[in-house]
Amino acid sequence: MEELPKAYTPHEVEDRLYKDWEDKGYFRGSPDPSKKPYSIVIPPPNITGILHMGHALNNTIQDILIRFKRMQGFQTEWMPGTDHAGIATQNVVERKLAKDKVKRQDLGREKFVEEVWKWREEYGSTIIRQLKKLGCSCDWERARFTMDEGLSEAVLEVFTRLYEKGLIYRGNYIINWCPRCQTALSDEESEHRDVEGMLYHIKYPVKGSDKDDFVVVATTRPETMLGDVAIAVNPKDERYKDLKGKTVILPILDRELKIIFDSMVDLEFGTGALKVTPAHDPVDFCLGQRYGLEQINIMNGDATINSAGGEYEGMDRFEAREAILEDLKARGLFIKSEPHRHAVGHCYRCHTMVEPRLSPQWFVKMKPLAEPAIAAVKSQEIKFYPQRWTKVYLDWMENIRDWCISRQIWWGHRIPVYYCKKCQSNEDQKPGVRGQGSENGEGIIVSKTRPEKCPKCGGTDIEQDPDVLDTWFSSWLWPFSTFGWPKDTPELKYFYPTDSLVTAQEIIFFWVARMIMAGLEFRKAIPFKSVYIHGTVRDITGTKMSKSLGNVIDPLDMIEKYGTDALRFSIISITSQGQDVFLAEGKFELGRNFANKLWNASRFILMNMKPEDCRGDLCVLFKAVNLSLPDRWILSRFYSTLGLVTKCLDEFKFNEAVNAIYEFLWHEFCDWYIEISKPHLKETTTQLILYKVLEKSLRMLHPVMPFVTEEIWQKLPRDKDSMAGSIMISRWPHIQKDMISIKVEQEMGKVIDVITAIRNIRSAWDIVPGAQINILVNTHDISDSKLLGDNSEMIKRLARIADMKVGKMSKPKGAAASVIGTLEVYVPLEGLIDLEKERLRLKKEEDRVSGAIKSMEARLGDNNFTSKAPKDVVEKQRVQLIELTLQLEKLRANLKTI
RNA sequence: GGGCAAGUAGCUCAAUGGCGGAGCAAUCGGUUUACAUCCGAUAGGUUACAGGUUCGAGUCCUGUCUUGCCCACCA
Repeated sequence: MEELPKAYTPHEVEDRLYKDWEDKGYFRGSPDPSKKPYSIVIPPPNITGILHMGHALNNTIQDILIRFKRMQGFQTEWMPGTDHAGIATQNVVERKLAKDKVKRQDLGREKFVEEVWKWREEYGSTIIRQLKKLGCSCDWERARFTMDEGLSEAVLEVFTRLYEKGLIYRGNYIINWCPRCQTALSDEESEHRDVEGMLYHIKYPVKGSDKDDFVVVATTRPETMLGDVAIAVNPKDERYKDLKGKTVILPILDRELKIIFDSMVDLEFGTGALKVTPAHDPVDFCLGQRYGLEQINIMNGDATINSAGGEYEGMDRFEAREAILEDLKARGLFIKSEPHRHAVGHCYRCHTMVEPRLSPQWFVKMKPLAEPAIAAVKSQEIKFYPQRWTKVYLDWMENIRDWCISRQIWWGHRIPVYYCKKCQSNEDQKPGVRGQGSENGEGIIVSKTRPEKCPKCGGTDIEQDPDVLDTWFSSWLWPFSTFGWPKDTPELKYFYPTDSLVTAQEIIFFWVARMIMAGLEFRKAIPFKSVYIHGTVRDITGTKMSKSLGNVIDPLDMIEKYGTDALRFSIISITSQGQDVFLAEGKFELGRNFANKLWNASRFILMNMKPEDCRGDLCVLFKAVNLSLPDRWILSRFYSTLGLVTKCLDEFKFNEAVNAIYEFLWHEFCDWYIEISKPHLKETTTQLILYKVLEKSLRMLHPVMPFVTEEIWQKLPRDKDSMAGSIMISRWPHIQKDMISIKVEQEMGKVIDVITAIRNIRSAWDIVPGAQINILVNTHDISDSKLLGDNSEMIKRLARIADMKVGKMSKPKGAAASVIGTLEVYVPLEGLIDLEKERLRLKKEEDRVSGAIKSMEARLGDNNFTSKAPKDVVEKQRVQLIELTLQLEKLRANLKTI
């Protein structure tokens, strides 16, 4: 047989095998009515993305599922693609232009968008190449991009349908505004972070009273007082009873402010008096609506003060805050400031503090969409794994708020809304700028294509809304838009609904929830059946990995250093279901060592086999030949493991699956079976079993470690024509239940215990592993005699035995002893052992056993236990007690004869 | 303020309510027919704390403490 190199070298094989798989079209999924479909859509990475550990974990899991299902005979489709990532990408390109001192405004919209496309051509597929390095078996020929033609068509279709249904509206509300990106954000895009702020107490003089009569308001954002139109107090508040019918004077601007009495005001907080700024705070906005107050917007898009701010015009919001505080102090209207910790929204893209700001935007009415999406999860039509995310999802869905979908940037799907200027002539209109239009749809034309003229007045002075849609407005359609919707394609029919969605908790609201709503609204069917939420990858101290903290472990570095399979194996192995992953570089050694172990075991088997030895049939062999205990044992262990692994993969318990394979291959197959087989290597039976178990194990491991398994598998002698051209399209091994035997596993367990006991004695008495010793085994029943007699050869080998006697016998003088259940192992070592030490060794064991007996006797003596515990538990205890008592007797006898 | 998760060996994590295990690190000993990316052995524990349920609790319940995360209009 061909000899393998001494160590597995991933780099030589990975790119070669990947290219081969791709060239042969193994990743391709096409509708095939003769097979059941299994599909996954990738969470599309941003085109600005570079592969990080989160991606590595996320995509490894998906690849495991897809490869597993492909081998199980499903027609699989893993739909890949990328997201245009509106704000993120625009920021990247703007930063690039800034290096040449160019602003996007200098280029103009059209040129700038061209620049972004160019950038995308050049860098947008970096992450795709990296996913290939990770071994992902995506159907790359179908790869989609959220801005490509088909998906853009889907966006237009959805926008117009929702508008016609009355679920999209334009409105002037308080939204989260990022002054750096200069765009509106959705509530989800504004991340709350605790900030050490200040609460400032400011006097607002009461009109017409003497100087000492004033109301003290408390605020964290004093600069917004420029937009104050009222102050509000709770009607129950005794402190402010006298204010009825009065007004106060806004300091500095000297505007007269109403006093509102509303129960919305918290008596406990601050001074109990609230300044009302309807254009810059959601609560104030609400009050403003309720009492018909004026809305004064005091800021420009970049958070500088506008003309409404009088002398502060042009100052940045924080500059203005300081200036206003100074002026208040000068006028004696400032009382105090106190530290105040509170949560403040930050832009999820650039982390700038968000400014709540009144602004006309487009919204999606979410309640009607949420209802069926809630029902689908409540009815378990869609299941979350781990289950606890169900509650998180439902809580959010049941309190859902309307979705602000317009963004004041250039990169994205332009909103398919046109304004007829003539129809809008009565409105506040500034061409091309926010502010025109109205909620009742006056002058608004929603159309997939640019209308020639206004359908209402025939006017041709028509302008498209300058805004683009939120990035997630295209990604929420991903599970069906990628398959060709709105066209009714065969792929859509066959692969939709998809099966599993694998993602991180961060995007449950952004993406998962919205996909469910979109799927039900536009396809009248759920987008996927299972949602598997995996943990976040953190560093070893538990902090989230991020570039700015410098604690990232780059998956590509790890691939370079340890190999792709090692990366995949290790990260899966240490990720228990849905829990966060704590990563340190050393963890990848686990996978690398395992790949190497497998490689060497294969190398050993191939070195020792003849090609014709692989031709037999395992089932025939199993029935026809009286196999030895280790043979029957390894087959039983293999099929038990296969059963467990299959079950775990179906239940998204990836680490359990992976650890079961590891345990089996390394500690059972290599450490015991191969070692035991070494004297029998020339025998056909042994060779066939070694070969078959290896070959099937490779298939069982392939979804997790695709490269090393393929590389070895390719080097195996072909046993039948049925062995496909690649392990990745071979069949998942069939579970032979009749080969699983608990009795066999127990018997072998006893043999292993005997060998371990002998090793233990050798180690305790410093007998060098090479030196051979004599062993006497005192057995009391025939089955034990048979068990050890038949297999003495393997014990001989593994325990370095010169001579072994089994039967009824007594202990020779000066022997070390060990008691395993009912049998005793003696190692005659007269003169070599320290008798006092041996006594201590046995005494320790005696203490352990007698302790166990005591507690067991106590339990069995307790009427409560024997009457209330299940019968089988009690019976088990009784049997154990008898065994332990026998063992104790023997231990004591041995102690006496030292 | 509400919710979720976690707290077990030095570290990272396992353990259908039935004698608390593994990997790494440590200690000792090896190189046998693949593998030093190896093999064998050893040691290491008041399961965060306090109660409760139960014949029996790391596991279930209540409370406390610590940590992490998510959500939230106390300005």
